[in-house]
Amino acid sequence: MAGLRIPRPKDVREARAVQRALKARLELIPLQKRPKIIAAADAAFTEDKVVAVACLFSYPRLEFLAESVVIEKVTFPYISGFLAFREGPAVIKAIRKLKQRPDLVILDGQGIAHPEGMGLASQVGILLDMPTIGCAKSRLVGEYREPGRKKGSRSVLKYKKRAVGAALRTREGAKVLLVSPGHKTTIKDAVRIVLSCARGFRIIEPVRCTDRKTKVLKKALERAQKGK
DNA sequence: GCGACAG
DNA sequence: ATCTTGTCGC
Repeated sequence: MAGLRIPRPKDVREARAVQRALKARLELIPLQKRPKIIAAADAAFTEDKVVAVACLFSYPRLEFLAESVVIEKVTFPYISGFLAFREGPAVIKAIRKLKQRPDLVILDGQGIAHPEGMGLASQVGILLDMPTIGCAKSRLVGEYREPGRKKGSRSVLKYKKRAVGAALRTREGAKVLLVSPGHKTTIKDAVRIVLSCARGFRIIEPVRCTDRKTKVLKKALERAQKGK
């Protein structure tokens, strides 16, 4: 109940079949317990490798607690709608490697706001059987009306007449963030959690911190290979 | 055929 | 995501 095998489709056709099969396991239910420990996971890329980092934070204080790193060869190209097959594997391994299992994981990408309702956050959540939330910097699918300029303003993100997430202002005057439930969470959970993680920047603290680490490691890796 | 298109 | 210098605004 904490680990399905990581799918490794060889092409888009197989990947789409995986997305459709995983949909049967998707659960959009309210977060069961109030999170005490949350995690954020992200990845950076070099010519042929992916550097994934997962970080643990106390919640709601957001004190950094621990991190885990996974570096491996990339096995899938970036194709819009199939991001989970490019960075998902390494990100999942990094989360599994954490010394403690978080109550919730935030990912840099979409949850159900996806053509097949199976974005990065949803896929990672199902494969790990953990509550997840998608926190993307731009839209993949759906329509929304621009929210007010103030922090906390939001509007519903609709796709095919269905509410799949929200366009949320995490900083006054800044571009919105597109949040959507991944697995075992709801749109309300996603908005509440993401907004509570906003600390003066558009990108929420857990994701910002993890993204920085990912880039530092990537540069170190490139320097190491070059001087070799 | 044209435009859209997470990271 | 990655490449890549300076520059506009608070």
